[in-house]
Amino acid sequence: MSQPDTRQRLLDAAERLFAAEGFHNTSVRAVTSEAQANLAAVKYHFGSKEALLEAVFERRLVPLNQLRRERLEAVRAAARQHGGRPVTTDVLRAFIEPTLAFRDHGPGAEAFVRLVGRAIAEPDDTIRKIFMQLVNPLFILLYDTLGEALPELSATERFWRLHFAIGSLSHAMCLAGHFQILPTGVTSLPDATALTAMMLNFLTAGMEAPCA
Amino acid sequence: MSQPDTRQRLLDAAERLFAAEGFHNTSVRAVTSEAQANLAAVKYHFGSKEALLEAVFERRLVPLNQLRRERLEAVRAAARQHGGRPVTTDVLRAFIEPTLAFRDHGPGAEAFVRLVGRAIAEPDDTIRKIFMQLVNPLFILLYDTLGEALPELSATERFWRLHFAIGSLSHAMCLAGHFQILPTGVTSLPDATALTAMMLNFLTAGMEAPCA
DNA sequence: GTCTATAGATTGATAGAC
DNA sequence: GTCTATCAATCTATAGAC
Repeated sequence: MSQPDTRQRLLDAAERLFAAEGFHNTSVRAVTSEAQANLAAVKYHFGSKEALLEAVFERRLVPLNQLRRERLEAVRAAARQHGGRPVTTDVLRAFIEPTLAFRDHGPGAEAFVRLVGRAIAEPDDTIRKIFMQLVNPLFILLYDTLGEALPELSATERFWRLHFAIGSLSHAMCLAGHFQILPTGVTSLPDATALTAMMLNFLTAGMEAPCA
Repeated sequence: MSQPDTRQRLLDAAERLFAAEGFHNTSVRAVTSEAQANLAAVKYHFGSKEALLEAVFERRLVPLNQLRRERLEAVRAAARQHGGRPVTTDVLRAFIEPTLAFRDHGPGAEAFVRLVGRAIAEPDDTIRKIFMQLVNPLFILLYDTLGEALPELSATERFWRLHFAIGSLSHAMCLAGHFQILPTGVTSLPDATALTAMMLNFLTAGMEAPCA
């Protein structure tokens, strides 16, 4: 029974399990078992458990990063064309909207969003390097574009405000659809559009706050 | 050589290693080795590896939580006394200032701050339960107090804005003194006071932003 | 309280048949 | 490409001497 796409099934299973249980807490056996593949399949298709993680990140992060890059560049280009600065909220939206909307890209994408949210806080250096190498260029582009939108902000302020924003985003990504208790009055979980709107509202005000 | 405080040394070593490498990526052997204690010491003093983690959290979180609770209650009491509402930035400061200042409470405290920042994004349910059970009551108090400061905010908005703020805080806690590259112009890492000021500035503006 | 020794299970990796 | 079988290392937990 030559399965057409063992590789895909391994990626799907790894994505789900790494997000739900953590990388070090997930065994290769658990992944191959969930993927209904043989234990040796990970070695054959990827080479090692770490290389599997890298492939999990790459599969979704490469297209997502390209989209975010295009949108950031579009905001820059539009600003240059009318001879002004980019608007802060447009810069943030260019980055955040595709990120949060990503969980609607198929069933595994939601797990991936959570996986990424957690990778940012990952203690293990090896794992964080695999991840950071994929997202760092985009963070730098975002940092630079924010500098064009907010030139009066010092580099230090801009740097930390960007990290505050990344923290909010990654925390929301971890939480997505993953709640234990909601306080009374909080009726339902917002969809990606509503969450994006709330977040942009919040972060734009923080970014544009006057310095102390 | 009857060491006076093997228990303390185990807590210190575990705190450092769990923060630096992650819980599942740290073996009991690594902890006892760093603490210069015997492998069986963890079993004797704590019972299990998980119970050790719980003790690591408790040792610092119980006094820190008491401090944060007192400060939040003081802000509430002061507002009631002059018959007005609490001021948003005071509420946030009551929670954030002791949290960020905590890394100056001795040498291991910095590792602990990072450990807590990461526990919030922890995938493993068992670990997160150990942690959440210690901090959830405080989150609820913060949520309620923010409601007194910002009564015009819907429960849903307040809930998510609080999570945005917690995300910023936990991300900054992970990063504390832990940087790979700084962009040009960002000269030095801020101390706890300066970081607190920047964060309060950012989060207060976000919290008080008008709704869309 | 500290130690040695080890049980008992699980891990990632891989050789080699098919 | 898929499978079985297994290696070598590691893990947590624990019994029992001192």
